[in-house]
Amino acid sequence: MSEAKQRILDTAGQLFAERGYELVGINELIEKSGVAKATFYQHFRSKEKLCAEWLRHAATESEKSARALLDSDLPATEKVVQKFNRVRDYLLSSEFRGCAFSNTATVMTEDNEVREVVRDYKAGVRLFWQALALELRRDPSAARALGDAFFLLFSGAVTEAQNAKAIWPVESAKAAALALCGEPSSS
Amino acid sequence: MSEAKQRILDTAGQLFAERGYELVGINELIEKSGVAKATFYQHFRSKEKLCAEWLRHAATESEKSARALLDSDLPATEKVVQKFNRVRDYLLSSEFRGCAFSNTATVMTEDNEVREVVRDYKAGVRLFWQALALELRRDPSAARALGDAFFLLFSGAVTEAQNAKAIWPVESAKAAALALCGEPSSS
Amino acid sequence: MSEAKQRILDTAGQLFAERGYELVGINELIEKSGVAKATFYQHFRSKEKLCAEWLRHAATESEKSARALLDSDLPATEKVVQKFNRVRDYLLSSEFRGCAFSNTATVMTEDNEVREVVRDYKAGVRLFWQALALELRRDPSAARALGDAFFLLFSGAVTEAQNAKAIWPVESAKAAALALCGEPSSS
Amino acid sequence: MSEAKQRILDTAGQLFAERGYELVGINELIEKSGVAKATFYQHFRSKEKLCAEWLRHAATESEKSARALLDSDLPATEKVVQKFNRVRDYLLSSEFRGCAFSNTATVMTEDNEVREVVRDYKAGVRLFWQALALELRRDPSAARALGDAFFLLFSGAVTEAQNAKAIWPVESAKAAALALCGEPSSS
DNA sequence: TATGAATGAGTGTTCATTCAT
DNA sequence: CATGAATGAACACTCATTCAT
Repeated sequence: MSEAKQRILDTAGQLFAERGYELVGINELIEKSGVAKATFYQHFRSKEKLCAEWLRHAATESEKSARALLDSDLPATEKVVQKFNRVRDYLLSSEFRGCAFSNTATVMTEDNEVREVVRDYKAGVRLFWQALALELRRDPSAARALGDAFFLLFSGAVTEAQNAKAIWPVESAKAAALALCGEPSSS
Repeated sequence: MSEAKQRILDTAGQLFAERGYELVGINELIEKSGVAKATFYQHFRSKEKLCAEWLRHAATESEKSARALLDSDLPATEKVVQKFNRVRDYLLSSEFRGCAFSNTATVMTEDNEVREVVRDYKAGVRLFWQALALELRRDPSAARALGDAFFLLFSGAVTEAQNAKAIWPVESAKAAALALCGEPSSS
Repeated sequence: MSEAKQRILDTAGQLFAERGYELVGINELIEKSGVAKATFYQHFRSKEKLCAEWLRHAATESEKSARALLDSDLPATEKVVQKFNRVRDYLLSSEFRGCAFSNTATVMTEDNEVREVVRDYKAGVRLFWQALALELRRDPSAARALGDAFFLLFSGAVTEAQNAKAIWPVESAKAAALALCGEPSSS
Repeated sequence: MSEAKQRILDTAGQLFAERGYELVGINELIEKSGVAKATFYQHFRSKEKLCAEWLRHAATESEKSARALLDSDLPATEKVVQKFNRVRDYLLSSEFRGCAFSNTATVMTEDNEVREVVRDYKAGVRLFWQALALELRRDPSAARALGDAFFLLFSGAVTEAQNAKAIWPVESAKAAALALCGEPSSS
């Protein structure tokens, strides 16, 4: 990868994450990257393709981190706690920008490459939570249900922390998730 | 309210809901409303103000509906079910467009009027769920926790239904919420 | 028609005629017209539509002039002479820019509005020559053939005067056309 | 000539003929030729030079074919017929793309190399028709006039077939040319 | 109250060409 | 002889907003 392309990707990652796909123009992007417009288009066929590439990279990083957490020998409930703590730290350090994947998908018309990336990423996150739930429930069906509850609490926490510009949704979701952990036979 | 202004608000509501704030231009808006450009700006000082007014109106409607559900004499768990069923029907009939409030806030820069409207709306929704939870838990603290769990499951369900273009998140969230209903003494 | 629109049309007519559709950009057009870019697009939905409008106007003018010549009480051969003389004068005064209709159609991809305008215009010119030929031949079939010969000599003259940047093709075509006039019974 | 250069010339010939000089970009050209951009500019100093070279080659080929027809021992009128039939076949098989030389000259600014090539080519075509006319007229002056009539009918036929996307202009021109063949004493 | 005309600043994208290797 | 990376200038077009009437 050429140095210019890397610079573009880095700048795009930062700007898209900060302000969202629509509010970042190509002009600002190339200026902050220090490249000419034509150079940009040599490396990315369109703004949308750049966005897809950025999200694919972010998804890969996120999945690596999730896998590492899953593979660690912490107790399952501790893994739950850590996952929520991580997103709490991210939100606090990013001014509650929310989920880059959901935010980006929202402004995409129709089914395009970006939406596909987002769908795949979200499917991966769901699988993470279900795998984690399997450490807490013997019954596969119960595990799936618990995993989805984790997943949706987590997603809701990020969305509402973004809306409220406050961290309480993450703490509430964590508490709810932990409450669910300890009740294997109640349903 | 003048007839023209009402027509603009109606059109805006429909278009914003369908495609999002950013993807709807003033030109299309006034053309579909059948008013002149200057007429539009006589009634709304900016596109953003129009958007805020639209969301304020939608929030009022939504709160009325929520209050009616709350005031009904259905059992609390049935109210939970109905709330989820309603959002399911909405998502199915809107091609999973998601939450208009969250979606709109996402594309707004900094703290502006629209974000404020969204925050207020979301605070109202949170209160709805907490009021509902109070019907299920004596302890105010437990009720708050349960209400937040409902709220975040609900929010996550809408977000992920939008991302997945599928209804399963709503059904999973409903199931999780119902499971939480029946465990008053577990925490 | 607003003054700005008229100015745009005038400028476009001049520039398109001088250098051709492709070699005239919107930026130059609006600058020379003294209007803002958005003003241009308020009046014309696209560069192509502007071009079509220009050609439609030019076609109307041309047809008026042709009809006047046809309706005059000159002898038919004199009408032929005049038609060729007119195009000679046009070519001499326009640096042999050639036929605006043919030139424009050449750079249009696919079937679009402009091509349609050109086709209609050319059909009108053909009809002019056939009507003129009817004054020289009793037999309708012979008149049609003679009219087409006039039409094609005329078209070829304009094309090759443009290529050669010289007037001889018009004179040669005129001579050939006149030769054809005087031989009603030879075929 | 290097293999790369030949490939570029071949591709350019095809693309320029199909869509015209302006609508073919260097990027597409080098991609379809399978060469790098810099390689292209090693062989051709500019897009315009490439175009000139292409047309020079095409002119040579065309002149060879014309000479062969002229040198054949067919009767002169038959040569006329064949020339028109050939252009008819070309137009039918090329979707009435018209005369590559005229078309290209039209989109060239000022007097440049390409226009010169086109002028030379057209002069050659004129000479062909005049040579052919000499087989039909003893008087050199009458032969020149007849040759020009052929030339202009031919040119007009190609232009108007392109405009009309129909073959009738060629057939009409052929008929007119044949009519002229048989009238040696009329002028 | 209502309007049609006009605007400056911006959008994303493509052009033919050059340079360092 | 060949290349991938880089470029400045231009492309057609759209944005939300304002003004004179």
